[in-house]
Amino acid sequence: MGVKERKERDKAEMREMILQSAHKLFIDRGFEEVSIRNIAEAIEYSPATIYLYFKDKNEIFYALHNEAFKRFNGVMADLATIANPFDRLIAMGEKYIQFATEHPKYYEIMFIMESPMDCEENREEWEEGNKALAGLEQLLVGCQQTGRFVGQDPRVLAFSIWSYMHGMCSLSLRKRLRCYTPDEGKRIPKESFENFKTMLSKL
Amino acid sequence: MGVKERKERDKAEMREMILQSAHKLFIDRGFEEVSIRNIAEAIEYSPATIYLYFKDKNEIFYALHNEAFKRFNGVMADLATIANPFDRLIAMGEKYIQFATEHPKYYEIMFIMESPMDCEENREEWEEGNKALAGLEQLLVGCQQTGRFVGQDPRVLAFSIWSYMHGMCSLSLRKRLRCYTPDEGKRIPKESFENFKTMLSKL
DNA sequence: TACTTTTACTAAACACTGTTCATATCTTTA
DNA sequence: TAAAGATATGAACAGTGTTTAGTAAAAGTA
Repeated sequence: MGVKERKERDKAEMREMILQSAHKLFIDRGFEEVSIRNIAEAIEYSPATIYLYFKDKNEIFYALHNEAFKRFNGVMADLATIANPFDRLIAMGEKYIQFATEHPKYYEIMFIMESPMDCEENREEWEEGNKALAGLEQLLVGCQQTGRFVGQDPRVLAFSIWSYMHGMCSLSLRKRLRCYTPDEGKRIPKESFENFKTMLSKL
Repeated sequence: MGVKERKERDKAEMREMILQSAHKLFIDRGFEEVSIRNIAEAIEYSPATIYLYFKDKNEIFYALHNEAFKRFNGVMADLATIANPFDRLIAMGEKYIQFATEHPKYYEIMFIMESPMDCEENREEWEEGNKALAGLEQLLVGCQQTGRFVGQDPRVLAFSIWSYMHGMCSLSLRKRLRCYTPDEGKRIPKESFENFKTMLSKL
């Protein structure tokens, strides 16, 4: 009796439909600006129905947050073609900035917003987030095998790099670069990143 | 006729009262968790009254955000007693982390939250925020006069340092260090910061 | 003092929000 | 076909930021 199987398929499909609508709305409106009623209206169901598939709003946005990480990891995986580990590291930095600028809403759920992290599922593990970090750490080990970053703890170095990159991106996204003129606001981060790269090459 | 003067004084006092209540509530509840009705109740006035003194909720929290920066700048000013500019820079870094950890709600309105920056007043200038950054830039110029950071643009270096420090603090505050075990979550940032200091000393 | 104007305040409403629950319908099993 | 189970929803709850129409007190003027 394939009834159970079909029901499960239906349930998964419905979840997918909710997620897709939420995703669409979220991308061009942001988290706080998308209500359960908005999502319900988009899928032509009652708001209460959504609670049959998701525990609460946070759970929906935790799912989207995971989805965003998959895209992020996908973009980073594309750089695997770059053979030299250090070149790949630099390219990753550039891609990171590009991702944050081109997909600000993704970046926000991934690294800035509080909500998705308050989700039950996530108390222990941070699936896709871990993958991203592990990828960077792995790459740094690769760099060490070519004689770079000798004597450095790759995990610590990964955190340092992540912190710097995230600092730049989040200050920019959260409009904290208004202390600079528009010109400076472009020049200074650019030069800072250039300096960061040469600094890494000397490390 | 001192009537006008007294009225202005009263108006200022009322603003102060609202701000103080909002501040108190905000510190132990956070931004989204404090409602206009909460503030109104605390000062024993109707919610509508608050709108006679502040344009909207954002304006209240922009004022608080400015207040937070004053405290921040105060803490940093205390370090003026350290004569050597480089030692002062290091001490500032330590104080920065301390401030973020001890006053997370302040740190959030200052550097993470979107809301206070969406305020009218703030479109052009970011008064207290600018002061903080200018202080750091000034200090770096001081460092250069003792032979450090030669050939570096102090504004660019200030941004690099700020980015790294903010990255660390905001990732921690926004619970993105769950990918680490509790032990690692303490060890790795600590070691990262140590490395950062020695790196600066070699720059 | 008496009358008018200005100011300070608020009750009530508007249009929302996330979430819950009793009720109803539709599907599967016995 | 009847009972059982899954699925969907209208309506409500308790809140949100904000606006408006109306009131009462204070200030200005005759």
